[in-house]
Amino acid sequence: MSNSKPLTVSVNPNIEEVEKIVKEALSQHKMLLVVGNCWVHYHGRATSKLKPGERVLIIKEDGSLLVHRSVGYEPVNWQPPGCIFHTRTNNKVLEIHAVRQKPPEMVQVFFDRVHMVSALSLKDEGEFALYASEEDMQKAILAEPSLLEEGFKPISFEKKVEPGFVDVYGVDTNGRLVVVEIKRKTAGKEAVLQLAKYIEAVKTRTNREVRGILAAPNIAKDTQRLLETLGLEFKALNPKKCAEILKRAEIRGLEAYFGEENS
Amino acid sequence: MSNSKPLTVSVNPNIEEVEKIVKEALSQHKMLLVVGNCWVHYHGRATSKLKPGERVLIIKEDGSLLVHRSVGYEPVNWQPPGCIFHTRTNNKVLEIHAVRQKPPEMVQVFFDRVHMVSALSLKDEGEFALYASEEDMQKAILAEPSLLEEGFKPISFEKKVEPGFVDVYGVDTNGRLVVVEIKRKTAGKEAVLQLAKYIEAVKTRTNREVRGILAAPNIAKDTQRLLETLGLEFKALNPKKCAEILKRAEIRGLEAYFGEENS
DNA sequence: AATTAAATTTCGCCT
DNA sequence: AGGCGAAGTTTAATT
Repeated sequence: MSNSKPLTVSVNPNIEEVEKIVKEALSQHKMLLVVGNCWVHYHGRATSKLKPGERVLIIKEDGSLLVHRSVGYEPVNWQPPGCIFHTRTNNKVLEIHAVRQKPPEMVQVFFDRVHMVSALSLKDEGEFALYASEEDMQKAILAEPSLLEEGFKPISFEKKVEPGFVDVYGVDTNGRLVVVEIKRKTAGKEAVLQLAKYIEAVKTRTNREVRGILAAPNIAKDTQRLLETLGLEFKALNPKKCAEILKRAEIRGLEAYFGEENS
Repeated sequence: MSNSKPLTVSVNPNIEEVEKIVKEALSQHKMLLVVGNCWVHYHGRATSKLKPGERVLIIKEDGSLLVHRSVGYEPVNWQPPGCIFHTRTNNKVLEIHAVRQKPPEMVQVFFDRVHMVSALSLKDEGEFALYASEEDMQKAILAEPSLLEEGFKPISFEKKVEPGFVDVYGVDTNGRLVVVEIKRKTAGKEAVLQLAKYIEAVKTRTNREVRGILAAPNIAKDTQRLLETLGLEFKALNPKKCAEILKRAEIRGLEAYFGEENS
């Protein structure tokens, strides 16, 4: 469905106009910005009162609410996603109530003067990637194999093995084959099973002993058990450290060996 | 100091216009709202990339920066207060760089389309108070009597005494009767006089020595003198700490003792 | 300035 | 759904 205008703005509206825009935005789950003079009450896990002043109110499509002052990283008052909203005008004061069930808590915002109100339909499918990507972690190991373990020598990466591609493939200090599976986040059992699958494939293919190492920032407790049961190993690999290594490596001209990076 | 317009708004501005407004707002340390299509890079304690999409950028007077998506309590990218900003337009793309020194980190926001930009001068002196209610403070003392003093044993609360109700009533480590008056905010002389009134009532009723303790976050200087003159005592009691105590106590099932019926 | 502890923490993942 | 641990945590208090 095609959204209407991506943005409506009203400057110095009267309270009735604000109420209309707010109600419409909430009913359509649009994002909402309100700038004006307000006071705020909160009751729930704690209790707070914020006396009148000019702030920015943000209500998001997922039912979260933020009241931001002119300073500070954190909102002075807020409500996490999943709120139910009620609005009404009482004695020329616009009240916006945001109620959450679990835990039971409520934020009440009162506006007696609004400088600007805006309803937004933001199109945002852009991916957010934190730290280094999995690809970057792979590159980091190739650039600095000791990240995995002392004496490790990578042979290839993204090597095709029957069911798919092995992240990194190499030999350890004793000459044994090593298959490495990399995860950017906490490794779950699917990562372990994937690694085991590759191990089996390489074993049957080479008829040699093969070590399997799961490299990730951390691993779940029960996943750890599964890993040990299958005779595999875990190596903690900090994506942040990988990013640093990679940056240094790039400076030293690693690009010449492993190709360009898109920007 | 310039107390110019509290708010300037431009809808669907071209990039040059945005750059002008942004630069002026930053130089005057005004708050800034930018709604538009952007992508974001972060380098510092970690590294991140946010691919293009429509978001809300907020830059505050203290040099903090927030990039908010249409969902989620937390900003997808941010920079804490104290940043230094640089802006420029490059190939029809507006770049806003926010740099912090300790720790060294940088956020780069790139806009290729802006729906709305607004510079704000928010007047906000309103006090923010986070606290427990007087009733909660009372419950906290009952749950954790050592909050008042070591060895204190509460006997009852909201006990009816001639002129009204005593907040908390108990005995100290020496077996002396103690009457407690609780105030949520700075105690004034009316609190002291109220306490003295109850003390007299209990004294005449029991014909015993009675201590009076005024529990509040703090007490005014001259009220302190009055208190001492009347032979009463003051105990600093932080409402926030009470709220914490109470929350822990509730978790441990205190409600079974004090929640429904009196004991 | 550095360290510690709290937060209406939020958020994600696992049981 | 509840519990545990991490976070680019931030923020306030303390040494």
